[in-house]
Amino acid sequence: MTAEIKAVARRHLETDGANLSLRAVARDMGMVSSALYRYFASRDELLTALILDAYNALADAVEAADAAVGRDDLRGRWTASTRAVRGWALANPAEYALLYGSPVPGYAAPMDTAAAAVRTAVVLVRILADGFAAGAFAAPPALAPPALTDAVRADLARTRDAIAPGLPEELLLTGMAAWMHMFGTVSFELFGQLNNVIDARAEFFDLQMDLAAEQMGL
Amino acid sequence: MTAEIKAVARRHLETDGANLSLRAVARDMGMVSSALYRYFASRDELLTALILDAYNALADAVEAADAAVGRDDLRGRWTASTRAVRGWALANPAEYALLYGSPVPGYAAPMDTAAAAVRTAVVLVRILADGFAAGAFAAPPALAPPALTDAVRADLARTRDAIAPGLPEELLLTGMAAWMHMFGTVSFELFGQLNNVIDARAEFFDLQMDLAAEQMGL
DNA sequence: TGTACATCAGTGAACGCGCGTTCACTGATGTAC
DNA sequence: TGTACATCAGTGAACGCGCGTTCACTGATGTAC
Repeated sequence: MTAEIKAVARRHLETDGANLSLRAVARDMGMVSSALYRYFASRDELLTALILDAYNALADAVEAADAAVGRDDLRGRWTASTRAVRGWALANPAEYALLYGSPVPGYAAPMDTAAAAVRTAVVLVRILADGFAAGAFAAPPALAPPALTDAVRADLARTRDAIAPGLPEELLLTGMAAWMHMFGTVSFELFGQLNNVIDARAEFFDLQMDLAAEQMGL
Repeated sequence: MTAEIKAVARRHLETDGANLSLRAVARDMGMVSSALYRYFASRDELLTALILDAYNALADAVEAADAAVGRDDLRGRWTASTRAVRGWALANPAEYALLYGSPVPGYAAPMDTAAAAVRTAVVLVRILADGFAAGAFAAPPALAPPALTDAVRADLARTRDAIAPGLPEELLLTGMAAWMHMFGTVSFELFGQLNNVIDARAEFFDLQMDLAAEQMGL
């Protein structure tokens, strides 16, 4: 039942964006709006559930794409993972916007979404960690990473210790560069910044992700 | 008068995001809501004016930052320009979200915003073009750019011919990589993706932009 | 200098619609004896 | 097997609020003669 409500709500996200209306959802289900309160305590709680589901759906897609490639093929894993992110985003633009677009006014994301959000990032970090463990980065990377400041090093070390013990901070910095480059590219495409600029979207994305991979030394 | 309305509307954007309310704006101005129709034909028209202003304000900031650096100091110009983007975005988060965040549901951006949007991009392209004209990229760039497909090359050529005749498509591709890397980084910071991950935001941003500059060969 | 008129910024009421949330309730289903 | 009761999904009305837009209007200001 709650699953059906969420499914209908997801459809509404497509057209209404984050101004999701409980009454509209209830109407679509042939119910009276107050009936939804048996399943969700408030509109915000429904939104939170949708966000959590979306993070997990994205992570599922990315993990599956990564798992389908041989462990040693680091570049292949990166390509497959990033394509999975873009593919999921194109298939679920409203949910993508909910996760990576403008914050919803008046809505404060609860802490539990962070855990789901990190799953996707872990896929990339694991690629880097696997490569590092196998000595793939023994040769100096294509780009000399800039000198880290203490504060940034501390930030990165905190993340590193949580999800990829042993990984050098420099590698994490370039990993985040690739990461934000990717989300920047997907957001540009979805949010209309490539309109009238780039038409060959899929090929363009792949080229951008090749550049990102080079930069990481994958 | 329209300037005052827009100023009040901008304040409302901060709290309401894109669900800007004409009535609320009128209330804040001590007017009745219908009075606004003397100045704007509709809510959408007001939104469009705000978006146009925002694109131009951002472009003003970035152009000024770029102009304050010696023409030959390509890296310095890039650093200054990107810092200007981040600075403006932090100072005007709601307007930034309007431009580079999720599309406003039910609102279709008219064509005239594109011209204002391109001004900021031109600053970067000009840096690349100046460097290219001065032979700064005579040496092979740090990264070998991936082989372009015909479709992407055509897309890039179209843009190149419009704003930077003579620039090789490969350079434009890496330029766009840096561009999207930058907006990805700013959006991550503003939209909450760096919360509990990176605290040293300014330093982190500079490091990311250094990486982006390396990748372009600046 | 004084009157007649036009302009136009802003008013106030109304239309028709939306929303989230609460609350007492109906009525079917399942459980216990 | 049959009755009494509890559970609980869903109802319907209401509260109090919001919104964009239209329209006939008031009343001050400026202009022309």
